[in-house]
Amino acid sequence: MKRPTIHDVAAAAGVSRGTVSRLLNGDRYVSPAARAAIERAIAETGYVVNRAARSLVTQRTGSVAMVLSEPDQMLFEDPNYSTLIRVAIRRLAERDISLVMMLAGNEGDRDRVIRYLRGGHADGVLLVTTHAGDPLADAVAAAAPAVSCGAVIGRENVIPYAAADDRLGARQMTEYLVSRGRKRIAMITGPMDTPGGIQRLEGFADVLGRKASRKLIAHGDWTQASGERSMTELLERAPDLDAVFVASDLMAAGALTALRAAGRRVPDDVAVGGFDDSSVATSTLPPLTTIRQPLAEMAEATIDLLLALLDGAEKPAPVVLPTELVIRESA
Amino acid sequence: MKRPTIHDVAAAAGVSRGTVSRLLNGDRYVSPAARAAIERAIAETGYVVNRAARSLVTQRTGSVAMVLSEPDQMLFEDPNYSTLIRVAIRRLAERDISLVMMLAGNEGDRDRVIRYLRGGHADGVLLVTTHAGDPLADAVAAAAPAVSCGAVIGRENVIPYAAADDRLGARQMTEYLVSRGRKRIAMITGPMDTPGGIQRLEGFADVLGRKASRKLIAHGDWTQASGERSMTELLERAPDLDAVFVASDLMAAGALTALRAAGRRVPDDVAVGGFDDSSVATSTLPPLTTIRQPLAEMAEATIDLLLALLDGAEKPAPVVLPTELVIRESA
DNA sequence: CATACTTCTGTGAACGTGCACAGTAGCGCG
DNA sequence: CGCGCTACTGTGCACGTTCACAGAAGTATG
Repeated sequence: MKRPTIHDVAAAAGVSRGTVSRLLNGDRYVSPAARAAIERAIAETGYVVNRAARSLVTQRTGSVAMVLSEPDQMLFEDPNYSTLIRVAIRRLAERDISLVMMLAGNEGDRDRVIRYLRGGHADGVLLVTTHAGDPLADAVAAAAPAVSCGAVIGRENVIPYAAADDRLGARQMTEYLVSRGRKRIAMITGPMDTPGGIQRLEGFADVLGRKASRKLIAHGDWTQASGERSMTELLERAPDLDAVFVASDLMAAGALTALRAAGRRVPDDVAVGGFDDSSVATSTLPPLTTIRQPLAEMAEATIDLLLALLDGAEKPAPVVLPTELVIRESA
Repeated sequence: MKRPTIHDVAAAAGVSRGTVSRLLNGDRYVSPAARAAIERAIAETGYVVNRAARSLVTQRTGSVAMVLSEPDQMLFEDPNYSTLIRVAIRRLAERDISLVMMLAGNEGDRDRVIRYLRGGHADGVLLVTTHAGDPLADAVAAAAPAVSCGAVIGRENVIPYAAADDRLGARQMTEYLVSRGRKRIAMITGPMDTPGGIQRLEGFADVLGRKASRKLIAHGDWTQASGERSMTELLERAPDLDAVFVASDLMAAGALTALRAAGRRVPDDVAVGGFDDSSVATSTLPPLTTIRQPLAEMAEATIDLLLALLDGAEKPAPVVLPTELVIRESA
């Protein structure tokens, strides 16, 4: 009933441990005869390598930690993360690397994560954080090879990342609104300590220049409620606005509610542009014209960076991927 | 630069490995003096136990695998899973157990998972599957202690689970619709090979009895599109229906679209009841009256079951938790 | 034929723990 | 004083693997 070891396989195949080990690790120098015998023995015994024993000698664990540094709540709601998790599991599994999940929402969690990494329990880290000045970033980067999906503000040169071109996306949407003849275009941004918050506003300003007055800009926090609140605020400040670019679909859904409450028709009176092309974009009324982020490609690119790092790459360059305008009915 | 070992700590504290090991594992019989010296030595050296070495001798890994057995796509969309993942990480971390994620969508993945478990690489399994007759269930249960969040159809006695009382929830909603004076109540179910598909229909039939005719029942697949399609179909079959109970909020959102297209007002002409109380429930127009599942409690209960199993419990009893009616505007 | 080189194989030593066991010191008790 | 008991400590071994090394067998080269 005991689990078979490499000894058992060696015995069954009539060779020594060393030879079996060489086959397992893809070394050259295993004769065809030995190879066949070992493979049969493995199949017969149902042998599976003991990773603990292997780790002990190789000093590698064959696992990567995904560190989620966010206030618990809003995490995961974002389809962004779902895609990343899925892609990460799949791609890493191909290399026989397992993904272990860690939360780093509070002080205690952070310590645990750092200890875990310092203890060498993971070969690399997939950092998921959006907030600027996250105290975790430096500690993590010091403890293990780390990458991030989305830039870590202020640590762009420390932690390689793959991200969507937020600024480009914001320009695409703003240009589209302008091209549809809108004259008074407002914006609801994300939190200004996140890349999406900062860069989407930059793109907006790129296009509108002087016309992007303070009066036409409100700041949300990615939640639907904040979108509604910000929209109401904007309508008070600038009742004559005829379009609004909202930095996320979820906030845009909130904005739609506020516009409806104010009796404005969308898109007739006010055109609404979202961002993300998340699932809410199709369930709002009217469906949102928005900016699609290449989530899957971003996730793939992030994993590529991580694998490169594990293979010994020094400083892989960040990857920035283009966004795409998706036209529906809200603008 | 080498990572400190238990030897280094022992040397620094002036005791032997054994004593340090005892302290680490919470054994009795460590003198206060030794305890203090060791704790200081650990802090000074920054020692972290080597889990690989520990695993090798204890035959335990200190990790649990979350096995996701679903066609990739729809997975994670469900906030259900988000909550489960979050709770699992947090609760397991308290016991210093790490969560490793595995996908088992296709044949190859399944094999990998089974091999992984057979190899003893995880102490337990958190199985996430909804489809009846999942070939994975038995293999997993045979390879490691396993629990499931939501019943595994046909394996209720093999794999302990925690779930919401779907049947109760369906009764609550149906009774509510009846109490509001609705006479011709239709239903859009989930796939009939999932617990939610089966039991929510049962609850519906519990209340309506004979009135739950085949003509008033359509089957969806949890997607928004299927909700829309099913609603259109029902309107053709029974144009006089005045209420519809939809087995998930997402499908209900689709149903709303179909009703709008058909010119029916909600809730005036047709009352709509959803299920899940997911995030879409508040972003539809009108917001959905729905059934809240106690997601967090379900997740907690699932982890409790798993921990009990890890502690040697034989056959913990399934846990079924009550649902709650949430009244908004659609009914 | 000696030598060098290539291909392949077996062996001992380490990796860092936990655990069983043996052993020590102190103390109360008859 | 001898004995047993409690509280504590140190030591050798095993866990299953990889890796460096030594060496064997076969083949080409001088």
